[in-house]
Amino acid sequence: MPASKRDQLLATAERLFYEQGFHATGIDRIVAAAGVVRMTLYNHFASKEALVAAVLQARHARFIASLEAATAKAPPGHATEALVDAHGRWLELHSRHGCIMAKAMGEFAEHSAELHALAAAAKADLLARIEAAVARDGLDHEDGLARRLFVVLEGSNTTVALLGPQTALSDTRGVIDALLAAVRSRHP
Amino acid sequence: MPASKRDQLLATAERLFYEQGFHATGIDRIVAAAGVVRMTLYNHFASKEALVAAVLQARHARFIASLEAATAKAPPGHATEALVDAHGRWLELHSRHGCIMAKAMGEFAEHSAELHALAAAAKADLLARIEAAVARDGLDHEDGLARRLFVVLEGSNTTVALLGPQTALSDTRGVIDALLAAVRSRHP
DNA sequence: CCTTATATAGACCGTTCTATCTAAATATGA
DNA sequence: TCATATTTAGATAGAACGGTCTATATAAGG
Repeated sequence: MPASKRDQLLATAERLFYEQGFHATGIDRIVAAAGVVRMTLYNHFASKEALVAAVLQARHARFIASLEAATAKAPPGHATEALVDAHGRWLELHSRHGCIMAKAMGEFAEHSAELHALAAAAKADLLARIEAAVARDGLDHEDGLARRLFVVLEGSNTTVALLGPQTALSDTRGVIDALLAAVRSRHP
Repeated sequence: MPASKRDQLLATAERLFYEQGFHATGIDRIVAAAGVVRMTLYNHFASKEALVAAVLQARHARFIASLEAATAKAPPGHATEALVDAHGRWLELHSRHGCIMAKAMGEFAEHSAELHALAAAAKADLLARIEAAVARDGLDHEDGLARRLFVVLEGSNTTVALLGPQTALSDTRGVIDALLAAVRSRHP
């Protein structure tokens, strides 16, 4: 079956928002690219802001699902590495031009408290997943390790857009390895 | 002497662009906030795009100057650490809501090749300064160290906006220390 | 003093923006 | 078949957008 108009709109809006920015992408361009008329959009979403919120939520749900799938099947003691690898794969496949949540925070910080909070919550959720993986691996004796991993993954995200996935992910892996090696040498 | 109208415009535009985003900040709001009339802006800048370019260049020049000042007076072998510290001070003082260059890349990627290139060049310049500091400290035998430091500083930038400067800079320092310690243990 | 540059005030242009409305067409399902 | 949603087409609203124009005023420097 063909995708519903609503799904077409979500997918098209996500692509345009991500590539062109939120404020720079008008309703008319979205509906035209989705092959739909403007009233169809307003039939499914109350406003542009509601559409942005739906786009961010859908994308975050997919992102988290791909992380969870990877850590769930990781061998004991390797959840953290599995999460880092899954994060890298996501960047390579779906986030080669920077993080859509970071973009949303930048554009809506003083413009929509709801959207800014939504994007910030997505980032907080990622940090929570890192903390869970670290705890699963029994590494949570190391205070702040999850936050340090978070800093690196955030840097990885923006660096992919600058140096390409090959270089960025390899460098990211180098930093992560140094972090984990330091922890393991302190708690052998 | 009071700041020139041009400088008022640059400072006001930088603040508004940084806080509200580029596309979301209109010419009228800039001139109103700067206490100036619209034609004064167009007398000094050919277009909004030219104004954005001038803002980015001026900000980058200030950023680089503060890094250079710190590394120049660093004791031998400590240029890298001095650069990292100076970077952290910049974030704390002037970049608490994310990186303006990252925002510009996100908003202009498919909208202005010139502005996108300008912001990307600023990022490349930062990487070059890191490479220079690493070389000055005689650490450039470690392949990719500068790029790894770059990844961490990029992550630091976005994390400051999420967790606050105190936590973010402390975590950043933790990652940097692990990286440098690993290098020094391999080349004592 | 007089010239030249800079700034002001404000009208104006065409375009785009988000959002709403109505009326006709098209599916969908009972 | 008939009733109910959904989608389409297109007009319309009011505001904001970037940018230009003219005419007036205000400094600053020779």
